[in-house]
Amino acid sequence: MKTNKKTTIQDVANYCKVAKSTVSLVINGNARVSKATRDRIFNAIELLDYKPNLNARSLKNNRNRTLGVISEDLANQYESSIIKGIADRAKFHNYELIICECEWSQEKVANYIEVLLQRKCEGIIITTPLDIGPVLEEKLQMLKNNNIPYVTILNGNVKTDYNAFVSDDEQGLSLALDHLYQLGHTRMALIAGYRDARATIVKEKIFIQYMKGLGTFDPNLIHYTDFQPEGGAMATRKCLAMPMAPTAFIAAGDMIAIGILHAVKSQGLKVPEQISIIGFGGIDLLRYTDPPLSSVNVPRRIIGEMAVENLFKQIRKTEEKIATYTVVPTSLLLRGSTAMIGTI
Amino acid sequence: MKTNKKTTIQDVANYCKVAKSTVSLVINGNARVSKATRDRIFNAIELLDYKPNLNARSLKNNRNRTLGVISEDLANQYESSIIKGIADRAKFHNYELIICECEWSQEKVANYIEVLLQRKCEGIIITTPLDIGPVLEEKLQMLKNNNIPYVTILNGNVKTDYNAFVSDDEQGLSLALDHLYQLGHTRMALIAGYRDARATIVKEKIFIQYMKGLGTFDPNLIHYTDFQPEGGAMATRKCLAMPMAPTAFIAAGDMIAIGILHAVKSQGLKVPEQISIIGFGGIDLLRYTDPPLSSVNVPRRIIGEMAVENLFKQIRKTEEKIATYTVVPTSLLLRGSTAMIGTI
DNA sequence: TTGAAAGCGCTAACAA
DNA sequence: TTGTTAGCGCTTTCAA
Repeated sequence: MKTNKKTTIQDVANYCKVAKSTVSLVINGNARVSKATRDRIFNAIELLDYKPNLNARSLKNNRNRTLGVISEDLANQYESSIIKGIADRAKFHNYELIICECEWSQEKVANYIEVLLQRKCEGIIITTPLDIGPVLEEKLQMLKNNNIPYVTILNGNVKTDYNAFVSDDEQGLSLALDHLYQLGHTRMALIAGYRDARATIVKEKIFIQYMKGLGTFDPNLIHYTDFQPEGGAMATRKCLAMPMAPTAFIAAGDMIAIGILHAVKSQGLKVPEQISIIGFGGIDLLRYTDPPLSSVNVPRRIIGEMAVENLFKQIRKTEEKIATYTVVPTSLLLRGSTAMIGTI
Repeated sequence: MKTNKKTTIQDVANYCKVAKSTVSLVINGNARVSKATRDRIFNAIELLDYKPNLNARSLKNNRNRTLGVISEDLANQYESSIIKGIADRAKFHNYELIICECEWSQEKVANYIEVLLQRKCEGIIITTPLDIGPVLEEKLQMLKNNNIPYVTILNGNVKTDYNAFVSDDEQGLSLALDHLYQLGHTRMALIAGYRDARATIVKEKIFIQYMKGLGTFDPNLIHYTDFQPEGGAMATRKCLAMPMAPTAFIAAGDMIAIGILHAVKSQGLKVPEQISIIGFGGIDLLRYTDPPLSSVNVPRRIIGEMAVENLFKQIRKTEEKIATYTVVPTSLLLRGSTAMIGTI
C-alpha cells in the first residue's frame, strides 16, 4: 500500500516546464544553466521533496559511492576497531559501507567478493586473520586482473602479490619475546589461535625460531585455540600442569590473553610476580583486567583508515596501477602483566 | 583502464541466440522455458561468467535485498552485539547490510535515514541510546506515513508510536535496585551517561522514584558521564569522597561499571565486600574483570534478530500495517560484584 | 541556455 | 516456448 510514489526527476522537470536533462545539469552543479531556471529548479526540488534515486544514477555512472567491507566478526574488538577506522574515512568521503561478516570461511569471503561486485561497490576491503588459500587467492587474482580497487588487511609480513596492509606480527612477536627474555624468561608458552589462521602461522614461525635460538624450544609449549578466552584458559591449565611449567605466556590474540590471565589467577598464581603474560592486538579492554594486560599493539584503527585512503587512490586513478604492500609496525603496550622472573 | 567490460544479459542472449528476456526468465527461475534452451543459457552464463547487475535489477524492481542499519558506534560492545544479531538474520535471508554510524547525533540519524532511502534499502533499523527529539521524530513520522519498513531499537519502555523494540530498562533498573536493597544497601549511587540520552533518562526516573520510596534519595548520588570508563571512574571518586559515601553503585552502562570498579579498587576498597557494583547491558567482557561484574542483562543479540524478522514482516506484507511495540525484559546477570552490605 | 534522444542492464507485459 | 517492446530514473551527448 505504498502511497506516495517518490517524485522523480521528470516530476521536477514537468513542474518547472523544462527538460529533465536540465534538471540533471542543475543537480550536478553544472554551470551552464541560467540563474533564473536554476533557482526555479532548486525551488521545485525543495517543494516536491525530490531526492535522486541513487540506484538509477549508479546504473548510469557505474559508480555508487559505496565501499564493500568483508570482516571476520563484527562483534570482535580487534576487527571492530579496524571497521571503525574504515567507517570514519568512508564518512569523510561521503561513501556508504556494505559490511559483510565472513566467519572464518574463505568460501564466504570469496562469495561476498562476488556479491559486492554485483552490487557495484567501488572498492572492497577484506580484513581477515585467515591465511589466503586457493579459493580466496583466485578471487584476489581476479580483482587484480580486472583492476578492481581492493585492499586486504592481513596479519604478518609475508610478501604477497596482493594489495595489502599487514601488521608486522613478526616484529610484534619479537618485541614481546625480547621483552620477556630481558626480564629473565626463557621458558615461554605460545597460546595461538586456529592452527591454519595466518594470525597463528606467522607467530608460530617466529616463536619457534626464537626459542630454538634460545635453545629452550619445547613443542609442548605451543597450543592452538579458537582465539577465545575459554580456549586460552584451557591451554594455560595444560601448560601449568607440566613438570616444567612456563614462566611466561604469549597469546596470539588479546581474548586468549584474557583467558590465560584467568587460568593463571585461578591456580593461585600471581601475575606478574610469578607468571608474565603478553597479549596481541592491543584492544582497549585490556586496560580493565586485573592486572591490566600488556600487549603487542597493532594500530588497528589507523590501518582501517589507511586502507580506505588507499582504496580511494585506486578508485581515482584507474589509469595507473597502484600496487600496495604496506607493512605496519607494531609496538609494545606495557601495562602490568609482565615482570622480572621470580620477582616473588 | 578497466579492461573487460562486464558481460551483460545481452551478451548471454547474443551468445545463445535468444532474446534477453528469455535469459531473464531463466535467471529468475521461471519454469516456462524449454529444458534445452535453459541448459544452453546456463551454460553460457557459466562460460561467459555472467553476473547480473544488481543495480539495474533494483532500478527495475525497486527492491535490492539491502537493509539499512544506523548505529551509535560500531566499536561499542553493546551495539555490536545488536549488529551481530542483525547481521545473522540478514545473512539468513540473503540480504546485505548498509551500516552507518551516527555518533550521538540526531541530525546524523535523520540524515542517514534519507541516504538509506535514496539507496532504496528495503528497510531501516535504527539503534540508538539517544532520546528521540524533534528532528528524528519528524523522519520517523515520515517513514511511518509512507509505509516504509523500519524498526527502532530503544532503551526503556516509554510508549512511543513508532515501531520499536525496547529493552525494559525500567524493569532492569528495578531488578538491580531490589537486589541491592535485599543485600542491605540503602545508599546507592547512579552513574548515568549523557544527560539527554534515553538510556540515561529512563534509569534516572526509576532510580529517583525508588530512592524516594526508600526515603534515602540524595541528588548528589546521581552523576552524568560520557558512558565511558574514565567518566565512570571520575564520578565514583566524587561519590566516595562524600561524607556519606554510597555503599553501592549502579551504572547506566557496562563501560561505566568498569570505570567504577577501577576507581573503587584504586581507593583501596574491596568489591564486593565493601562496595557493590552493578552494570547495565551485560556485555561479555564483564566476565573478565576482577571480580567479574554483575550486570543487568539486555538480550542484545536477540533484539537485533527480532528487529530484522520484524522488518521482513513489514517488507513482505505491505498491505496491512504491522505496527510493533515490543518490550524486551531484562534479567540480572549476577557475577561477583555485589554482596551483603558490610560483609567485611 | 535549453531540449531531444539514446542508453545504462534489467524485468515484465504482451504478442507471436 | 520464445521474442518484442516498453520502461525503471538517471546522465550525457548532440542539436537547436
